[in-house]
Amino acid sequence: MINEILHGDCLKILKDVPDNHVDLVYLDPPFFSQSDHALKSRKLTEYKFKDTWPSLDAYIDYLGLRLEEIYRVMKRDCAVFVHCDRNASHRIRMLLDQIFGFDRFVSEIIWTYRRWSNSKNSLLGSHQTIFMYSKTENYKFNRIFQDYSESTNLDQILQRRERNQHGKAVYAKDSSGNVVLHGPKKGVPLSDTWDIPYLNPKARERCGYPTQKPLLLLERIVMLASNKDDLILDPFCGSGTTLVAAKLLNRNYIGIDSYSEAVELSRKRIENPIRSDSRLLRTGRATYKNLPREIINILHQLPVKLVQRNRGFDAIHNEFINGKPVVLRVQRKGENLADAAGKLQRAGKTKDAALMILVRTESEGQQQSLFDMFPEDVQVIDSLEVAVQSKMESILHQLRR
Amino acid sequence: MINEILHGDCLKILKDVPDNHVDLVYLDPPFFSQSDHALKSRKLTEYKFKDTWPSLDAYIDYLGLRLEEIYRVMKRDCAVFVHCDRNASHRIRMLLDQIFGFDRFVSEIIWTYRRWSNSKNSLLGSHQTIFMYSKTENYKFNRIFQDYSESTNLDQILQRRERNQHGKAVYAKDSSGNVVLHGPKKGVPLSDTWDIPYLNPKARERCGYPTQKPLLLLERIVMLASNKDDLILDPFCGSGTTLVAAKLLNRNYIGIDSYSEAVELSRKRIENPIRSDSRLLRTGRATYKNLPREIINILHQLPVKLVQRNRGFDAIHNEFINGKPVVLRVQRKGENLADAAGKLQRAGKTKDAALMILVRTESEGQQQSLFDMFPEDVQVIDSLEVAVQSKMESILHQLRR
DNA sequence: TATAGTATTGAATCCGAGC
DNA sequence: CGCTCGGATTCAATACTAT
Repeated sequence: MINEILHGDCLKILKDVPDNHVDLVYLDPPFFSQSDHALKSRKLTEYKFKDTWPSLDAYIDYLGLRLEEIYRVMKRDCAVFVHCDRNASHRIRMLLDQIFGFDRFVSEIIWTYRRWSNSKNSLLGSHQTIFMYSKTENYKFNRIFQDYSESTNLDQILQRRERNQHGKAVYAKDSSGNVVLHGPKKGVPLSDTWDIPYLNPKARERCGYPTQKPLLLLERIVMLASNKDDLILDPFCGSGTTLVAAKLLNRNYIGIDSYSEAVELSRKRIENPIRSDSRLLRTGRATYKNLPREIINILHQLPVKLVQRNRGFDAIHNEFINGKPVVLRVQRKGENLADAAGKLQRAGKTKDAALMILVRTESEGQQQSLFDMFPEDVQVIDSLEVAVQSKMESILHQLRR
Repeated sequence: MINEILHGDCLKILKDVPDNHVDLVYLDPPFFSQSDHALKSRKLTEYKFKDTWPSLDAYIDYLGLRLEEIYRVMKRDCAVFVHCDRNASHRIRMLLDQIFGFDRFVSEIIWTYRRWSNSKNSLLGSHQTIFMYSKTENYKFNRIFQDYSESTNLDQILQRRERNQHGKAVYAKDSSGNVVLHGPKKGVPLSDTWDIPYLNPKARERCGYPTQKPLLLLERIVMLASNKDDLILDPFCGSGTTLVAAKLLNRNYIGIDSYSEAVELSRKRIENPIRSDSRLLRTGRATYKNLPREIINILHQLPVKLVQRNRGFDAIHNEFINGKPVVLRVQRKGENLADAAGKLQRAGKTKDAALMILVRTESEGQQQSLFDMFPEDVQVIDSLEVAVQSKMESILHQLRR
């Protein structure tokens, strides 16, 4: 039994799998959300599954039986990743403590993401939990490194450290007093909180299955705890993301699901795996911040919301005038004031702005006449720096006389 | 019993607190780390506490007894925040389910941070969990908003949506085909994962207590679930961060700790609370924007050196005029402009300043006449915010006519 | 081809109607 | 008064389109 996707209850199907057989298990069972899930879309097939239970205990019993079977088929160096959310994570971890042992707990992974909503009486839930347990003390684990934090002083990291005669850690110096460098650095070990974007409604990766997980999440798990040609089991495979990750990373897989539509879908996806090429994933969140630091600093003075994705204006004031927005733009370094005003005005018009404010950051001397050419709804305000500069110049001017 | 820090086991001390008495509880009990904590430092006092237990069950029993007492003293609209880490979070939540009820669960808050380490065979643990439970269905909750994601099309968010004849959501247009806007936006509701920097070893906020929590974390909790003059209880107060947060935000507090050193330390911190002004905290995700905008932020706009210890002016410009300094002062909140000018002038005279600049931060309407009374070497410049405000007002004025 | 700007969509949540 | 159900609202992040 290898590279197959099977239809049925995993409890039953796993009985046919021998002991100590698989190298990695990931499971994403129903979360005890006490509601049924369906994705309404205009696609031909509509996928759904039930997640309603007589009681929490019934749910835990259901899951416990299957986890025992999973434990049995795991090899000695196999790890399991159990995906859950806040509804029942504590109960699931109790189960894992029972079946695997308290000391076989390895990590509690937090998957965080941003999403839409309008919660009122509580915080906006935006994480899910993945428990990693191992069958024995020795389990497969490939170290993955991530980038240093932006606030890290990288050139210090590159210096080797040693202890001086008082046992204090100091930067190593060679005989001539120069700092000694380490070799190249790999980055920092992967954290247990993973900020991975939620699969958004427009993603091409989306296949119509309600609780589909991002491929990147599964790829990370597969890389972390398995090697090439290993056998990966997903007993609640749903849309088959785990299997796609396994295939793309040259692992073998067994997928099981009790919904025949899910099995069909997984088989289709395995044939033609789509990896979404999202800009957010490719370049990271930071590249969306296209406003230069100085401009952000100026705008942070004001009660405004920054707008990163519009070329014409940089911010919208928190207060509206008669239901119409007040938009602002900060003059760029080297940018002509009239150009800036023109861009601002064009963009502001499309939003029907009540007022457009251009913050002048460069003193241009005699160019006051240009102001006459400005559309009257664009108002120019000097930045503090320009205002101070002009005061200083006028004092100098007086002194020269 | 109010605004006190008491020494002893909270189980015993809480017996003296009446039923339904406190408005908010935060507790940060030992985490069941099975090790003793001390912070080795060159400070005079070395703080330590034990976190070793005969068994997990013994730990849970210990905590359970105290949580029951806490439940009793909570008002009906009170919420509790229980801080724990991966060692025992699931068992603690089981306790909370028992004592408060499964349905009184409100949020699982994940505090993430970055830290140093070289984890070998697992992910680098970099989060802790805070469970929020309420005593009844109706509990205090103040909505806090955070910035939109960088990848959001903010100017699109401002547009109103409606359904067309096919039931499809589309952007609303008025009769002339222009988009219709919503009112101003506040941002998105605060997420349940909080990225708050760990108190780094060099932070001035650090007081030597091993598991000290960042003030920002506690301030957020206090703001979220209590109001002015409320009574906040921390039965494991440790270094007293909760109490400091309570005091800074004008709440009352009761702190309890079974280590007399901790009680002493808390009392000292309450007398002289230090808020760390780390750059990361200041420029980090903008929940801070609601706080009064600091004078430092304004001055950071300018090529000046800050002067921390002079009553009359706040900064000296990097450029001098004819060998004489240019000094600056920013008007304080609620400070009369003429007073500010007077102080600035007196201080500026002693330095033989070439120019004194007063940055006005409050629009005072008709008080322009006062300018005449100013010494002529004091020049008033409007802060950006004041300038923008006055433009907006003049537009409103025109509209009213 | 690259990018700025517009069109779309879905799951969580709240809220009000109906019973 | 408690329940369910449907509708409205929310925003993150894509696809698409025009330049």
